[in-house]
Amino acid sequence: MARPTIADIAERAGVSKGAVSFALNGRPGVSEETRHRILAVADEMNWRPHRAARSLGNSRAGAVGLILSRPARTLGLEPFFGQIVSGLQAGLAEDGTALQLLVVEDPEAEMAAYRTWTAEQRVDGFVLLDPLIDDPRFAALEALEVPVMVLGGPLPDTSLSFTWADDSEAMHEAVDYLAALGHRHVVHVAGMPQFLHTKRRMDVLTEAKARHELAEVVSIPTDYSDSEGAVITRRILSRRERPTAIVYDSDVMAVAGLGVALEMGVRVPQDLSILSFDDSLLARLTHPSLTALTRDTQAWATEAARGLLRLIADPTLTVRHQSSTPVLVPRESTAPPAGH
Amino acid sequence: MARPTIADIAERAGVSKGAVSFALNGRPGVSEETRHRILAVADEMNWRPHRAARSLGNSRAGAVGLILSRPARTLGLEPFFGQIVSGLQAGLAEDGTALQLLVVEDPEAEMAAYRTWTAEQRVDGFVLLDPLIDDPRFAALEALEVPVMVLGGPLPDTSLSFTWADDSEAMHEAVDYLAALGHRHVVHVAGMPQFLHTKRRMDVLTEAKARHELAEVVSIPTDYSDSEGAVITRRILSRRERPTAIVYDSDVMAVAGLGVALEMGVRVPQDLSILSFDDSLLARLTHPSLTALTRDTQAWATEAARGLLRLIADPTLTVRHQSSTPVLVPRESTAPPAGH
DNA sequence: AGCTTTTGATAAAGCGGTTAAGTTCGGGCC
DNA sequence: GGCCCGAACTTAACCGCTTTATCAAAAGCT
Repeated sequence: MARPTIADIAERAGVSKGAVSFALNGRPGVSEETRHRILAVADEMNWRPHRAARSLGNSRAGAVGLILSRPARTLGLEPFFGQIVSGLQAGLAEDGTALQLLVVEDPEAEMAAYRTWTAEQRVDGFVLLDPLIDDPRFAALEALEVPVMVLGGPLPDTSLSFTWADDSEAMHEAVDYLAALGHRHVVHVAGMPQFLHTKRRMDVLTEAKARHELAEVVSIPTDYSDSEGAVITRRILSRRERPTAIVYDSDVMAVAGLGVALEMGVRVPQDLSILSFDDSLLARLTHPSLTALTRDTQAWATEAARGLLRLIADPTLTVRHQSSTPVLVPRESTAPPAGH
Repeated sequence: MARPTIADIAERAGVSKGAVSFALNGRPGVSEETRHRILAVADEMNWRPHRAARSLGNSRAGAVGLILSRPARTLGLEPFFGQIVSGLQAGLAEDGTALQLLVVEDPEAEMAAYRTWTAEQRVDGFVLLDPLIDDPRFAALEALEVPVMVLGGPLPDTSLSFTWADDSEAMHEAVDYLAALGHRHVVHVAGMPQFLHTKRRMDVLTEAKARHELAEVVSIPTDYSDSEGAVITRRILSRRERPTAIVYDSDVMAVAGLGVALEMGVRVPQDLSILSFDDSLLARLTHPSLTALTRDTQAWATEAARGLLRLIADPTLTVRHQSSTPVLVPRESTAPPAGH
């Protein structure tokens, strides 16, 4: 037989479709005995619910969407995405919910996709990455009245749910560490300034300057690419007054920066300390290996996925979850500055 | 109004539901004039088809599945996955088809997922990665009679479709290049031996030995991890007779190997040439940068996605597509051996 | 004019489930 | 014994869209 349906089961078990549905979904309305009989028949016929049919009935798509507007190429470059995706996936799988992925070229297409997927009931909710300052997506998604979980935050001015890690705290940790080593000239090669977490990190740095009586503290925004990381590093190291430490907002940039330092004969960590705000295999494979702020990105995403599922089950909820703060892992790329 | 349905449109346009369906799907049965009127109304009401309802009717899920059985962590490590995913996604998007992703822990779970998703009509087809020698998945998927596109091949003993790149040819290119530089002792740090492409590469090496009168040629299988790459490299470089060149099956291993070489004071490329069979940002960021066999993984995946869509449209088809052969990109990690 | 086609549209039957609204029936209670 | 109630099922409507069968009217043909 081609796919058995509940009608087939009903016939074989000598009951009605309704009874079968009750039995299969574990709801009252059938005796334990009948339930067992039905389940046995269903199992024997190797029955599986038809997703579309089920969705039509209870208006649950059984999937959530992740829409990224980044040049597609960067997906392969940033280890971050892979971890997020597999983490989300792990959380959703607990519920049998699927993850639908879409990569688009620009923010307009991203917004359009939110609208389309919602209208088509293709997904039950969305995961949002990289919240921006005054993010236009928030209002749009609130208007769509669809469950959304933002990875990042905290987001004071929105009703959307989010799970966040304390970037400020992590940045403090990084700066405190460098200051304790004796560094007074620190440059921060930041990410894109419109990102909420970038801004947060930059703010901490400014504040830290006063606190630690640092001589120099600059944040330089970039597009996160390895090439900009390299260019900026070259520029920084070409100045008369070199900083003694550089903090990079991503490990890709940190590795690129390390390359530039080597190329220019700047010894790491003797002449220059390098600290990456992102940890991944990359940071461990280089020589010297990179001191980094590490966190369990995957677990974070899994937590977010669970939150989203709760949200879908009860849309009146607002989930605000703080995950663990990134932790500094000292490796070979940091040391006291020369002459300290 | 909540979601408009075709019934709403029908009412507003003063026609029947059937007419609306015909008009919206561009099929005969309505006059051009009525069609336009209906389309205008649909547009005005901002109508979108309900995916589940449509799927129920025509039994198309509008999604394809990608199921990976790898420890979830590696997803974040291997740039390969990100590129595959975004490439597939790009190809599928042309058709409005979604990509559903599942990461499972073991091959059994993978097989189970194929069965479940097929039974649930959750997807219209699958993309398969990393074909194995005597891959048990092939028979299972053939039995399920579901469209499948394998990324890799060629696969002589199956009716499944595939798109492949000529790994043998690429390996030839690599070995020829090293031989031309004067290398006679070459070690191949391979991937998992059960992978079809690993075997193919190993075979080429054996054959090349005779052709180029190489003194030594060994393939050492690994699990693709950076740690095994490092361990194996350390072992190789500790031997009395060191090879003058190592070919790594992945850039992650190559970078790890490079690290070991540096740590042991083996200069690259003066004392040791390193060649990676995989190219990515990683290979370019290291110092020295890695000579690698490069290919457009993303385009490959996009091509595969298109093939799968054709296959779904016409299941009698078998698509066998060869994509471009990886090309050798010389960088800083290869040179003639010392004393040549 | 009388007949067959073609065209443009409708009504209704699914697709495979869920679920609100009955229907039976056995048992407890007065 | 009559009445009421809850448990166990059944019926049938419904979710939103597709598709087939049907039909009336217009068009084409001899």
